[in-house]
Amino acid sequence: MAYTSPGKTREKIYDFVRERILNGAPPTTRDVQRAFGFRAVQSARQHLEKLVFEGKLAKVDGRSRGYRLPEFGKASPPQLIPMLGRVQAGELTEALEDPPEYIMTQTRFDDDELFALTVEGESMLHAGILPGDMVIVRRQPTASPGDIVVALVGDEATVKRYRERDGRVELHPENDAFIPIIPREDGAPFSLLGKVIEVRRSVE
Amino acid sequence: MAYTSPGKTREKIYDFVRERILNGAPPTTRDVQRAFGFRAVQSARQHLEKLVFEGKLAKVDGRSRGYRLPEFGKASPPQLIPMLGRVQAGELTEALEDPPEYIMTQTRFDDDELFALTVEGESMLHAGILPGDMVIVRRQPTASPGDIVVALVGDEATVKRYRERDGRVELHPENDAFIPIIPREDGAPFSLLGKVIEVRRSVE
DNA sequence: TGACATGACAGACAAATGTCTGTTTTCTTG
DNA sequence: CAAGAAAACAGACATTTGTCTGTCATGTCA
Repeated sequence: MAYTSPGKTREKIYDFVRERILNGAPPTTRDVQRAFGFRAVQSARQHLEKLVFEGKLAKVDGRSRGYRLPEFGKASPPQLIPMLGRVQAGELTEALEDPPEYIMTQTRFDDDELFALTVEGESMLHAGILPGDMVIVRRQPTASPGDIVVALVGDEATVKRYRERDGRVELHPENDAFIPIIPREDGAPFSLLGKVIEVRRSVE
Repeated sequence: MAYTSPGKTREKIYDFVRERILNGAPPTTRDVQRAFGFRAVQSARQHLEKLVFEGKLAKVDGRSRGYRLPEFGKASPPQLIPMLGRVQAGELTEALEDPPEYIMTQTRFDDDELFALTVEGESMLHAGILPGDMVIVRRQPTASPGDIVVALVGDEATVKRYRERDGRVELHPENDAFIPIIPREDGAPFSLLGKVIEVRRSVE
C-alpha cells in the first residue's frame, strides 16, 4: 500500500474494526491487512496497536480477534430481549412468530429479567405512550406508586400507572376517556408482570 | 464432565455463546470447553455444531470464533450512533462529552446518516414526544408533509411536524400552547437537519 | 436385554492467527 | 539538506484454534 498521510488510514481502520465488531466478531490482524491491501501483517498490526494506545480500541492480548470497543467496558453491554405477545393461561408468552423476534437494548439490568411488548389502546396517551409503541419491561412482582407498570388483568396485558389508595392497588390510565382499574374489587385475576423502563416508537 | 440429559447443557452453551457475541466476540471452541469443564474439545464442538444444525447459531467455517447469531443475517445489524448536542455555528455538533456517547440501534439505514438528540421543551407533547426523550434522526435535506423533523432555526435545534402551505414550509408544534414556525418570513436562518425515525424514553 | 442415539473423552494434525526483529520508504521540520 | 517520525514492507516463529478419527459411557425404547 502506498504511503498515506498520518492518521488518515488509521481512522478508516478504526471504522472497519468497529463495523466488524458490531456485525458479530472483531477482525483478525490479517483481515485488516487484506482489507487495506497491506503487504505486511505488521502494517495492520502497527495501526491497530496505535489505536489501542490512543484509547480508541481495547484489546485482549494474545487471543485471536482480541480487539474490542472500549465503550463496552464502561457502559452496559448490548443485550437481546424477546418481543412477547400473546397472553396464554395467565402468562405472557412469546408471540407465535417463527423465528422469535428479539430487539437490541442496553440497560443496567440483567437481560433475562427484561422483555418487550407492543402497546395496544390509547389509555396512556397522556403519558406519551401511544398505540403501537414498544415498551421494555423489567419483570418484578411489586411496584412503587407512580411507576408505569404492565399488569395482567383477566386475560389481557395492560399498561397503566401504579397507584395505591387506602392500601389497595389501583391501575390508573393517563387518559380521561378511560377509568381506573381497581383489582380484586371486581374479582378479575390480577398479577403484576413488571415495570416499564423504556418506551420506543418507530416513526413511519 | 458428567453426562447430562439431552439438550440441557446445549441450552446453556447457547446462552453462553450469545452472551459472548453480544459482549464483543464469539468464544473459541476451547473457550466453551473450559467454561463447561469438558475434558475434550470435541465435546464442546459437538454441541456447537448441533446448535448450528438446529438453526440456533450460524457459523463461518474455518475461521476462528466463527459462530454468529443468525438473526444478524436476516435483520439489520446493530449500529452505534452518536448523541449530538450543542448547536455550533449553524451546525449540530457532538456534545462536549469525553468520550462521546454512542447509543445502540438497529435500523434499515446506514449508520453514518443517523444521529441522536435529546428533546427539550414540550412543543411536541401531543405527538407523544416529551422533554428528555431521545429522538433518532436520519439526516436528509428535504421532508414530506406530516414528517416529524429536526430543524435548525436560528441557533436552536427544534423538533416539529413538517407542513407545507401555499408552497411555503411550516413547522408545526403539537401543543396548543405553542405557535407554528414559518421560516423565511421572520428571516431567521433555517435548515432542515433530518427526519425523526424513532423516539425513545427512559422511564425513571 | 440389546440396538440405538446422544454425550463425553483422548490425542493428534493442520491452518489460522498473534507476535517479533529488522529494513526501506515517505513525509515533516528546523 | 540532515534528522526524526510515521508508514509500509519482509520474513519468520510460536501459539491459538478449528478439525479429525476413534473409543467409551449413559440414557431410551421396543
